[in-house]
Amino acid sequence: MRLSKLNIKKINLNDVDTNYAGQDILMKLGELYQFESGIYGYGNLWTKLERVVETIIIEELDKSGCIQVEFPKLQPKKIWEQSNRWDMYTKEGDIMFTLENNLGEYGLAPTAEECATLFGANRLLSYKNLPAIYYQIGEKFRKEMRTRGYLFRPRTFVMMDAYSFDKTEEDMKKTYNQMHQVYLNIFKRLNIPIIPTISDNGVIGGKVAEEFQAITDLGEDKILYDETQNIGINREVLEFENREEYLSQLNIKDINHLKEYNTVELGNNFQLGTKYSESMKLYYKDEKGEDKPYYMGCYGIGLGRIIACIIENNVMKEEGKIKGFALPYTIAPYKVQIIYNENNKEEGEKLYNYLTENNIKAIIDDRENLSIGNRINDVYILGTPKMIILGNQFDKENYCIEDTKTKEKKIVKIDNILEEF
RNA sequence: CGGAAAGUGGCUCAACUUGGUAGAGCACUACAUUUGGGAUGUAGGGGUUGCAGGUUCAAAUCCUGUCUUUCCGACCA
Repeated sequence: MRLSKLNIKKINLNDVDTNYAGQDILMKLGELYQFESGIYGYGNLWTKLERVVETIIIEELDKSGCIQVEFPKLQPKKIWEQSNRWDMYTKEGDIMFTLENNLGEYGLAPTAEECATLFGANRLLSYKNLPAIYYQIGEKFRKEMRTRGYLFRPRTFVMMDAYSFDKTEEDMKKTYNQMHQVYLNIFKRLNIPIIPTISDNGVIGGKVAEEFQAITDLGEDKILYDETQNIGINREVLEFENREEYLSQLNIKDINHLKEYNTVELGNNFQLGTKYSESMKLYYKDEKGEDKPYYMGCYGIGLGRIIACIIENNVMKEEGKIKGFALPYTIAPYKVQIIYNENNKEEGEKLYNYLTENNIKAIIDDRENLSIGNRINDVYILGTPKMIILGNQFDKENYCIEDTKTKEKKIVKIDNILEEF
């Protein structure tokens, strides 16, 4: 990518919002744009990062046998009436954006249980078709009463949502546990420290559900973490009357030695049981040819929150002042930024072409009339994990690759440069 | 939805208390010098102060209404 084409704005780091520095830098660059409270446009960096995150999620889901599909964002009122959720989402809860025209009434997808159940039941006619898991990645719309923290709680956001279909409650639990493991794999690859947290009602009857809480200073929740079992407890649970019962079922005896973390919820899984199958009257045929309801589960991951979390968790400061951020190498959409001075322009272009031809995603700073120092500092603004500077110290032979975060430098010859990426 | 704060060039803010033709830094444009960790000089462009109404000879400033944004809380598949 050519920096001359990106047209980022010059920014003053002293003006940056210290609470959400990473996202505010992107706002000031013009790489994030707020249309109104909770509604954003995404620039190249965010979009490319989203593709990276998406790819990791898709790979892990596909590996475990999930099937990628896509449901409409514009959902007819009648399917929400079929599950008796229209009033719940438009009146009692007021969660769904709705629109009405001469064709009828619609809701903008806040989630997709209705779509998934209809879609699944249309083809999962027999017990022989089960289990099955469908997932999609796309924009969701919710009338959040209060937006917060830029892309941490907006009104439109990108989410992965998966829906599983099983024959029995036992099978549903197996699928649920399988997805638990898939989620752990995903967050591991994303380099995000995650705490699986059983929801308050998860253990004591009711809906079984768990949250995947990422450790971050900006978190909305406070989680006590039991490392030996790898489970978390939401602080708010401790206020409840049945806390002892809850803790004993989680096999936690002493909460005093558990470490507390600020976290933000990135994923949320639920055992739905037969709720949607029954309410929408959609069934499969069992071995005896009788109608049986599907045991379903649903699983969500917020991509926007993941990206916000990655960016904010990697903000860099120097002497208390915000310097920018540096993305982890494995998830950075652009791996290296090439900087040159006038004398080395040709060498810079050659290097850029060489890396690009070998499928290494690079940024070349081909803007005019900027000092080397300016260009180096812009590496921090864009979060590129490595940089190669072709300045006065460049001898046309030894390329110095610098790690943006650690500032470690490594000298390599052009013949060996591909091995560094 | 309850509570609080803020709206003034692209950004961050000043002027408001005590009404008198809107100012700074950064950014932007041009030229020159600079070019290894956010340079310098000179010249220049850009705002009728969120919107509407009222008071007044005169409103960014006082009054009323309204819209928007942010923060705290409640809510949160």
